[in-house]
Amino acid sequence: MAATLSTALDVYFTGHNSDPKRTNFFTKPLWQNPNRKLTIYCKSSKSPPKGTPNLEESGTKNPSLSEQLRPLTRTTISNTTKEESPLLSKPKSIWVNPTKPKRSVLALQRQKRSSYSYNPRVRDLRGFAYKLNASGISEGDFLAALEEMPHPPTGENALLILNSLRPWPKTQLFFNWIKTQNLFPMETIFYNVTMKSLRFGRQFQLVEDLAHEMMNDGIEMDNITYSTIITCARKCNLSHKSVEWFEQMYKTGLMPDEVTYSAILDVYARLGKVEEVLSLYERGRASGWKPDAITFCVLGKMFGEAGDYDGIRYVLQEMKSLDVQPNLVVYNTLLEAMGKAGKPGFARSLFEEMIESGIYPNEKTLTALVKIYGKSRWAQDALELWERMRQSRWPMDFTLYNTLLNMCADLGLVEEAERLFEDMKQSDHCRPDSWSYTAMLNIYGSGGNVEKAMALFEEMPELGTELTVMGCTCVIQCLGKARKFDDLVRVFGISIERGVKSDDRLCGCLLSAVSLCSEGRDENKVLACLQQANPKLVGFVQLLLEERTSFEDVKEEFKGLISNATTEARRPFCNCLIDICRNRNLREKAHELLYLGTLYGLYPGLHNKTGDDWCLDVRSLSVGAAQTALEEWMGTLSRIIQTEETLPDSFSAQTGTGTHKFSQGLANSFASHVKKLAAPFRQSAEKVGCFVATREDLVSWVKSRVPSPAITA
DNA sequence: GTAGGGTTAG
Repeated sequence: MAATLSTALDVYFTGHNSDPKRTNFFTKPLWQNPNRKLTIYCKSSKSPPKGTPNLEESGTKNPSLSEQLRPLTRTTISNTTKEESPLLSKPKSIWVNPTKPKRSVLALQRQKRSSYSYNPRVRDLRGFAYKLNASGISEGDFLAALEEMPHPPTGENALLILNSLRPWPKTQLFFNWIKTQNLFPMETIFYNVTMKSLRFGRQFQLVEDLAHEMMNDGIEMDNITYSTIITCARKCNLSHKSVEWFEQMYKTGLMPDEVTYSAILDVYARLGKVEEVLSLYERGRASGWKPDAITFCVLGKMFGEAGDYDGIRYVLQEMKSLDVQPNLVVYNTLLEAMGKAGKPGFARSLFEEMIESGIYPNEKTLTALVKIYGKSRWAQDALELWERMRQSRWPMDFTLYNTLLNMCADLGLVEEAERLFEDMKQSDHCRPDSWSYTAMLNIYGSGGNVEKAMALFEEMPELGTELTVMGCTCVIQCLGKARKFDDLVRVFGISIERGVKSDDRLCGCLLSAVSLCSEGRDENKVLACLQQANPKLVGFVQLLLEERTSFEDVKEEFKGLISNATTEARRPFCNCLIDICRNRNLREKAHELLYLGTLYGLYPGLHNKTGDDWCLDVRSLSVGAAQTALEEWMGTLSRIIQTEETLPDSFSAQTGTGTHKFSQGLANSFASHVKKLAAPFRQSAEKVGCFVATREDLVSWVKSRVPSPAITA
């Protein structure tokens, strides 16, 4: 197969420029580009059925879309940055050169389904299919039962049965049986129905086998066939296959209709290929296509995943200008997207707009909104919404209940969560499940309520609720902070017995517990747990604690350790390791680790310099790491002061405000460390969570204490 | 699940 659409577009959009930023085809639509030369798209004059690939000719007479677009790869398009919002400055999509009509990329008429007259045998046949669906029936019994079909297996009757069979192995058996009976020609619809059933079972290989069979037997593949293949591949995480078959369709001379087209847009959207999606979208629009709500869902979801607020606004604007009314699914998708783009206020207005337009929210709508308010710490809005949900008797399901519990965890609403959890226990349909227990363990764990967390931990197996690794992590963290190391070891052992597979986050919590242990028995017990979960991490701790370990050894091992850890776990690992060193008075090693962490990008934005202010931002650091960073900073500053380089007017250190109810209070420990060093930082009156010092105070402090081992470390 | 496309939980 020729270059795929994605490779062609990759070249096109990146061109000679390696900058992957968004190109500005919105400000200058492709079809207004004078350099544009699209290969004339031509249908094969010969007559294999439309849609059936002719393997010898494919790629020559009917160019794929990527081949049509290939000349564009030579076009230079300037880049714009995201901040310029090219989406919003997009002019109307008007074809300006009528002498060279633009080649269409999709058929404007949706494929018509064949209409069938009412089959009076429908009840009998369905009933027969349901019997075949009964579980436990063997292949032999199944085939034997087919002899007792209540009506003769005409095409119409067979189709009705085929449509009612599930799961896929039965559909497949029946499909193969009708083929061997040879009673009527196998039309496209039989393949389409069978493929759909296979798709439910995520059997892409079987779907593809059927597609090849159609090609070999000269059976027409239509838009329904292709869209089923494309979505099946996508659902099986085989997006390259989706793209291949989409390309294949163009080569056979079959134009995608809007369903197939939006299916492929979804494939690209899920691959995060925003530029390709927008190019296809614009090409479709230029062909006279009026996208429907489903297409806008695809676009909205894509922009949400990218956290692209401008993109979401673009979708809303396009719907408005095309007079497409958003439906419930569109609203749900856009709400979710607004959350991902970090726009709780816009999500709130969109929700109100939806209600005003007369659309009732469903569970998914409310789940999206509750999640947004929780994550944004919008307690008042969250509680008001919750009250409104109760009063309006809006629908609830498991996900919504559990999202409400997670919202309570985010906002520190312990009593509300307990009430809700009790409601769930009393309910008929939404008894607390593994997610609910995990949420409650999170609430008790992060709130330091050891007794209640342990009670739930004990209760779970009695009710047959599965313990998740996250639930286990919450309990371990809670016990570590409470310094109940014997219980911690017991909980770890039980969790592993209960089938919890430890991950990097759990290891991070164990490592954090190690940092809280005093040297000796407790430490050894916790390290023994960690040894089971991640022996390399234990090896590294031991290396650190050995006196004679050189910086080079630490550096080498640290690199291996960090590159094996998941991205989210890397900084916590480094923070805990620094804490462990500081607790053992291995201050130099703590500084080495902070240096290495910075070197490997674990602390981006730690230092921020503007002309009149130098700022140390320790908000993502542990207590020990923050102290180390402060010392390091003071050391650097004293060297700068001694060499009499230019300094700003003020210095500041950000510890954060600790808005979260359960946060550790980094500010307090930072304040006491500043005091210990007698450094001239004061809590800022205007900015909470910010410590400030003037240049004069800092310079005189540095001069008064030089030389000091602490600041030259 | 009515031959094909879109939305909820660390």
